[in-house]
Amino acid sequence: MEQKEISQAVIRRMPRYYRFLGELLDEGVERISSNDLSNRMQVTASQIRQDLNNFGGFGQQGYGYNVQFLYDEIGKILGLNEKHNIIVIGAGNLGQALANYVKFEKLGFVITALFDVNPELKGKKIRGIEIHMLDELDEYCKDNPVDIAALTMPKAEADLTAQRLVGLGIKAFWNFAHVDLNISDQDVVVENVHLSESLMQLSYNIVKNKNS
Amino acid sequence: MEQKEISQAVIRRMPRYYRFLGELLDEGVERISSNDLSNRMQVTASQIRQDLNNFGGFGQQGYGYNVQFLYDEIGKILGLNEKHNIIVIGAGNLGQALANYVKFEKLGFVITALFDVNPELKGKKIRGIEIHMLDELDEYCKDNPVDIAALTMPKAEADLTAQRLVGLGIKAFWNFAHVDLNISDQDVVVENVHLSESLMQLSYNIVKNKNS
DNA sequence: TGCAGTGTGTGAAAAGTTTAACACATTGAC
DNA sequence: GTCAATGTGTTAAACTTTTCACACACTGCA
Repeated sequence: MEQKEISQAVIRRMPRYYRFLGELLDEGVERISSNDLSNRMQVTASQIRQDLNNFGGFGQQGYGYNVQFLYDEIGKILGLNEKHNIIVIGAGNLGQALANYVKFEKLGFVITALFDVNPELKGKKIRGIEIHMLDELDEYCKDNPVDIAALTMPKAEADLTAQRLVGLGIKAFWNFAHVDLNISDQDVVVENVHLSESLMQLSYNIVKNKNS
Repeated sequence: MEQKEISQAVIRRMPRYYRFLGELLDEGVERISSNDLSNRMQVTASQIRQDLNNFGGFGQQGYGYNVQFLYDEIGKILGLNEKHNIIVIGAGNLGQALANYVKFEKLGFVITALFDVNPELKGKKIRGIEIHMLDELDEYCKDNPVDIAALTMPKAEADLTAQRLVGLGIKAFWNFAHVDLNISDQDVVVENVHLSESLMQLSYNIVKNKNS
């Protein structure tokens, strides 16, 4: 089914193209050349053309790229034409913050339920999204479609819970816990958001910046 | 002052080494070879040795690496031997979630204040950390040391506020707003955490995984 | 319709990153 | 003290990613 493997380096840049094209649309810009876009985005025009060509020729010589068309195509590439149901495991501050973030819905990501072990949270609702107890997880997953599990619980439980979710048929994980999930051998995709690691990187660059 | 530029690819991996070495310490392991570590971390032993050698020879032939020593050295490299004061601009869900996250303090990152424009939040405290009004920002920065500003406000205001913070002498930004900050020309470091882009990457990999 | 100008797609060069290979310093068993 | 085993630091090769350069398709004005 797959043509040729596209590197994650390219994929990491696609959402940014999507964002800039969205802004261009808002500004009413109808067409743009790789060169003009490269000035806005502070990357080389060459890279833009090379990246886009991984997916096919979206532009036209002598014209450039049609903003709306390219925006839609990148949306499709990123799977934003489909709705994704997300459940959040761990209804602490971060979990609730994710549930409150309306922006995700515009991209097709809908948070449908939160889960926690804390009985005080039982039945509470965040922006209309109910917090369930963790022991209701199996039943919920059988009765409702779930595309992504966001893991915002303490790291001690993250790995075991992920195993359990794999057993329930969930194939995509958005992992905020500060551990590596040992499920990569399975037919599963994982995207890590490690905030402490991000902070440490910043910290390194602060020290470097000072000494240079 | 600087010896030779170390690539960000290497820096991105250092926090992960730090995490695994911390776990080894907890387990009471005193020494480890690049080979054993590579098995744990699922990277090549060669990469580990190459990465560490960017900063000097921390190991010993025939012995391996002393876990405590290496842990401390990487900590220093990442600047974790110094305390970093963080202010959070935007006391919404995400800002409050950051303020509640105790783990950062163990790494030397201390959130000292939150700022918002919403008058209802004025004077409220999160885990003892006060929420100030945004117009008190200038005064606060003059009276208190601030190393890092975390931007968790809506993207419309993020760029202007960042400019303002640069004017107040802040040189490091942890940016959660979904925009590029136009301050990179200045003597400033920025670390972006773009949650929607992370989700889109996951979404791409979901679609790819399905079709393969 | 013709023709200068624009700007993509692409093949090849340059730069950067990862993996392999190995000389030899150090360990630890006898 | 000797010597096989271990395992780093390092040089070189393989691979990946980015940038360059340009043929030529298409635009749009005259």
